[in-house]
Amino acid sequence: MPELPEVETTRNGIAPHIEQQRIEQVVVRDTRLRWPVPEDLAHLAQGRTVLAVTRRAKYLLLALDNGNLIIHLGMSGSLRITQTKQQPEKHDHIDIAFAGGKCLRFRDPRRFGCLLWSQQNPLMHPLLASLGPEPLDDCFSGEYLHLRAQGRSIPVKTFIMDQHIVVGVGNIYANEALFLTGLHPLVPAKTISREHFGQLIAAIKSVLSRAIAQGGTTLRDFVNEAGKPGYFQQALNVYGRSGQPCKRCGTTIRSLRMNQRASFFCPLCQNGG
DNA sequence: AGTGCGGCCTGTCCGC
DNA sequence: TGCGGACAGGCCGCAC
Repeated sequence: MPELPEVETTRNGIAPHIEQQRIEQVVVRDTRLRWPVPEDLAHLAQGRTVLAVTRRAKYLLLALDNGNLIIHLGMSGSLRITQTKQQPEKHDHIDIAFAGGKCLRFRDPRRFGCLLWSQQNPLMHPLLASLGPEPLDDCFSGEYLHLRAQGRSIPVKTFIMDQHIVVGVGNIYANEALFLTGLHPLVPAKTISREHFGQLIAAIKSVLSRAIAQGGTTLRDFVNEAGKPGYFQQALNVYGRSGQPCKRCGTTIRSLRMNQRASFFCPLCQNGG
């Protein structure tokens, strides 16, 4: 399930293959993603050149010389660099074929992802315009989180997964960051001190950076541009480890459900706020 | 305005 | 061996 490290891994992988390359053909086999793929996508993109591949939150942004593609990988999406002549497989919904035979191939079995066109600055697109700061930016600080948490009674885990507060922190890394900080996931956001938020910020930056360095986390779906999995799952302390001993103190890791999502924590290491 | 939840999807796993 | 149901969850959009 692609979170920020997996999207960044994908960006790092595809950029050198497609930047400054000319799009020869676009093939859309299934338009039924989270939002319909634009009907005129081929007309818009064919013959154009990819100028740059950037990332904002979990969105990949392909700047063409006449507009922008906005891509979200959803839950099960992946982008791979293949040869155009290579036979597409089930769930390979979109091909962007380049001069020279390389192809950017979008696969998404569950179709929670999207591919949209933005004529103007994609950062102004309604989906992106009101997003919170990037977690690895310097402006994302304990002071900022503390300010935003004033009057918020929601659990801290829900708080840091809110894309309007900070982007890119999904379920896996929220669980891991809270473990590293010693915060129970249900602690109300407004009760956490600025100092404790400072530690939480450091944990978020640390876990995201290390996950990027490891090529992301692969639980079932995620593969990089070459079809290879990430390795950070080996470093997970709590996610998916319900019933297993805490790597720090040996206490049995427990889980609970909040907002229809699994939360994992060590009852001893994460004893409150 | 803040909060919580339904819905979108398919593959995998589990119990019968 | 087949089948139904639970589960996985990012995130919009809606209801309260």
